[in-house]
Amino acid sequence: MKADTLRGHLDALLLAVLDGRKLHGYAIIEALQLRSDGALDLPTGTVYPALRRLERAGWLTSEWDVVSGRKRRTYHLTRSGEQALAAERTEWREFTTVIGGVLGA
Amino acid sequence: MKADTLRGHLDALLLAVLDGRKLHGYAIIEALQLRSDGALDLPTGTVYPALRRLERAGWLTSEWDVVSGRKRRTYHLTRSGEQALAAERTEWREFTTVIGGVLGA
DNA sequence: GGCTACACATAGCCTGTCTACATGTAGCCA
DNA sequence: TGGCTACATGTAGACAGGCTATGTGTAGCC
Repeated sequence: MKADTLRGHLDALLLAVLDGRKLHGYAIIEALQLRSDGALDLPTGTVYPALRRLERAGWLTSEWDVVSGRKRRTYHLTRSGEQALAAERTEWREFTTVIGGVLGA
Repeated sequence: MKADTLRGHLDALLLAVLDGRKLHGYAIIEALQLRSDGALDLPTGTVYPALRRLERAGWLTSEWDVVSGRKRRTYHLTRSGEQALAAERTEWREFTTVIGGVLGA
């Protein structure tokens, strides 16, 4: 998959993977790999800054915890993050309809 | 639709709209509007440079013609452009499967 | 003479993803 | 003990490609 195609959809992916559960950054990357059958292998330099951005936007909150001596920052959706996720899903449907419609049969 | 979502898919759109017919730049913009029910209103500053890029890549060729006093550069797909279009369509299907799969139900 | 539609084109900005690098712990194994 | 791998977070800077703004010019209508 070309690198740039992801653009504008990363936020949706991150919100979706956090829907209904808390995960820390590293686990988010693994969850995305799993859910996509290995197609999505996002570099940490993509994910960590994006999580910070989403937190600044108020869609995520995080707290530090320590598991077997290692520090983790665990993220979960805020109320407005859930709303943002719903909006992203709607946008995704519109987007695929429009582009798919043009690419056509 | 957010601006950035188009990224990485513009080439596919342009190739698709030229599939089986010749069009000049302005008509390409109109055709995309039409096929997308108005959702895609691409600025000329997006389309013209992209067409040049695709031509440099060997996927399009163009010739000038004059219609009622106005000059037009008319584009059509090359053989390798048709192959590129097929590849783009495959990639689109993979892309939507992956992202849609993660965004889930 | 001024307006709108048609038609092409470029310079420079913007922004989000990627590459590369930096830092540190835990646990295994030889 | 030293080296390796997996785990875990983070930043700086490069890069690309779509967008904004701007410029040029014709045709046709009123």
